[in-house]
Amino acid sequence: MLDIKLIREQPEWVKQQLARAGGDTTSVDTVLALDEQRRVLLRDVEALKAERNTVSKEISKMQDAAEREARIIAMRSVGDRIAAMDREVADVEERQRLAMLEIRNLPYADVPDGVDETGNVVVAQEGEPRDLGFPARPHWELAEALGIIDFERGVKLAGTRFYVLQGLGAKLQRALIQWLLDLHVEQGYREVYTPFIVKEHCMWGAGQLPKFSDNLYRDPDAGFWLVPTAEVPLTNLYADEILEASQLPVNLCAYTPCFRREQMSAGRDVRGIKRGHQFDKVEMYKFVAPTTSYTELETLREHAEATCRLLGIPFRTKLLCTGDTGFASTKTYDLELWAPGQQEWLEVSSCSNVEAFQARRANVRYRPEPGARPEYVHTLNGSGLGVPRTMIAIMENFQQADGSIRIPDVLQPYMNGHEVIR
RNA sequence: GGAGGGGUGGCCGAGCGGUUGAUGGCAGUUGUCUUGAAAACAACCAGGUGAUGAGCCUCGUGGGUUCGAAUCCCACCCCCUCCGCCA
Repeated sequence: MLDIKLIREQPEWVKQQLARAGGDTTSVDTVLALDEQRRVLLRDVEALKAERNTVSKEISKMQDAAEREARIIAMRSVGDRIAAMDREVADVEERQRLAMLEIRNLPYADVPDGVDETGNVVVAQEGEPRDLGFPARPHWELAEALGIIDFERGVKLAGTRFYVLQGLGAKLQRALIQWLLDLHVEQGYREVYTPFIVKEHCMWGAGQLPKFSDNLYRDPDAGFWLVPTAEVPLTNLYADEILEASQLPVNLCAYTPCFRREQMSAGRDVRGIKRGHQFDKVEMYKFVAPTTSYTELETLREHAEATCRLLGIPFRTKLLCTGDTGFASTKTYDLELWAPGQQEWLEVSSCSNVEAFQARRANVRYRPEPGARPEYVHTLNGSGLGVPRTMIAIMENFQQADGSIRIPDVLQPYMNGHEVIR
């Protein structure tokens, strides 16, 4: 959610920034109109309430019964008018709130203009796609031949976009998760284990609702929602709390499964494990003081890049253009690992600064100085990393001519002595 | 699932229709005293809106009763205890 004061004071600039990101600007006018309406109503109803408060106090002190009775009768209609106007205010406020929730975040000044992913800019690359010396095979062929992924039985259990990992395939995934968490702890993050199911308000707080309802799994009877990313529980961890400045930055990392309906991507990426309804991810998350959030974004990006570097897989980093930057984000870097089997760069991490966009929704604040007014924190999130796609990159980059897969050095300590899957 | 108890400011905890947005304690900030610290004493110390003012709003949430609600009524949410069932 944007700052209503910013919209009030610089509506044209806000619209201009939204337009840069291809966002809808009509909501801004809706918000402004409702805001004006609300302020007029408030002025009137507050004057009435002030009168009621004053007179009520007078009544409590009156000795003369007749005079008192007369005053009470005179005040009767005031209460009704206040109640009616309060309902009107609540209605306007609710409509304003809903309009606010529809407005995406504004792109940061140095984000390049662009309409879609073709406008993204590669800002770093380490390693070159290498020649394996034999024709690279896609991971689904390798994994099936090695018996580490069972696609057919996954489909039998849960339908398309599900698979079963087994043997060293399952172990490799577990090793990867554990290594990622250990690495992030070393990088200064506190490991947390959260619920994978949350209440609806968490989805609003993290910005999944109202816009992305179609992509979420839920239990309507219980009011539960399955998390599409650890970002959701992590954002809400300090909801409605005021942190001390000395606590910041709060750096968290968490492993969670992620559940996504992928209705919008029907027919895309159906082969292999690139896009499932359930996938694992290790996420990094930061609560920081506003003035530091852009340097923290660079730190976050470095931490994510370190995972790729240590795995020994070629990767590149893209700065997303305005049109490809997500709804909640002001600035996003995507990290891509090279996958020789499919001859493509695979997005395995997205590192974003969302400034106060989520903090405002989830009401996460901090106190800049002892005794000072609380302010919203800035939050950042970055995958470190998405597990299945990293698995793809490992399988395809470390495949050998005989179809076996070498285990990356950093993961070997987590593989009980296994150096190769054959 | 059954029975009962409870949700008040950073924490604990009083108040149960009228100068109570809220007694008191702890924690915190500042000052006095002290070479310094501790102790003692004094002042300040919830959030939102708004201009760091006035006013208005907030005692789990939403309705209702009333001139007036933290206090009474209704619904919902959450927490705790005991019993049952289960990992």
